Amino acid sequence: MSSGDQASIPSSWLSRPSPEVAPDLIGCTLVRHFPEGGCYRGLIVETEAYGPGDPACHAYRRRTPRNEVMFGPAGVSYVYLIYGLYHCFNVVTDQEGVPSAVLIRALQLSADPSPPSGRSPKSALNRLAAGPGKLCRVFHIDLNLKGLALQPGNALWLEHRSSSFQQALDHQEHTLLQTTRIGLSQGTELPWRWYLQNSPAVSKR
DNA sequence: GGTAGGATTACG
DNA sequence: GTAATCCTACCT
Repeated sequence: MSSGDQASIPSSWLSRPSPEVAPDLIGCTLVRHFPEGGCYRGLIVETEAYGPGDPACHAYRRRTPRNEVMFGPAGVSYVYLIYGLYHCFNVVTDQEGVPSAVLIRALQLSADPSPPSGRSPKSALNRLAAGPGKLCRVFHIDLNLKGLALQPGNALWLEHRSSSFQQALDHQEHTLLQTTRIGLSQGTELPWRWYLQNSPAVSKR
């Protein structure tokens, strides 16, 4: 089965606790659709979960204008600006009223037309979306896309794993690794980061 | 109205 | 190691 014709992920599939959704999103595809008709795709290879009772979660203290969408229904985008320079993209998860999201930390990109043989831009391509700020820069994700429903027809949506990816997982040709999260000052002990072992696009090992 | 700090990145 | 850069939350 070719990739690119997978079913889109419905909000019901995302209405679970973020530590359950985060590993399940590895191997799924993030699709960015532009009004002009262009389309980018990236394989999700690294995620982190944030949720209630989690001191690293933006909604840990109270409900504010910034974290408002985290309290809403699953399947909506939560985008924020970090260090005044970069944006980070999250998928809101769990039931309405439960502040919860999965941070997409890295995408593995594939060249759209086959790259000309004799040259290897492979390495640069693999690092282009290797990090939460970098993938937002490549996919042109900013605060304008905050609060957006992730469904086909909109600027962003998600697609399920291809059957070949799922089989590779089942046959242990792919392995998901679980670690603590990156870049935090609180909640550092929670093992809520997952990534695809051996993916060249993971931000850090 | 003022300000400390951040779920990052690139460069030395 | 550290600068870049600005929104947000929290304080007065």
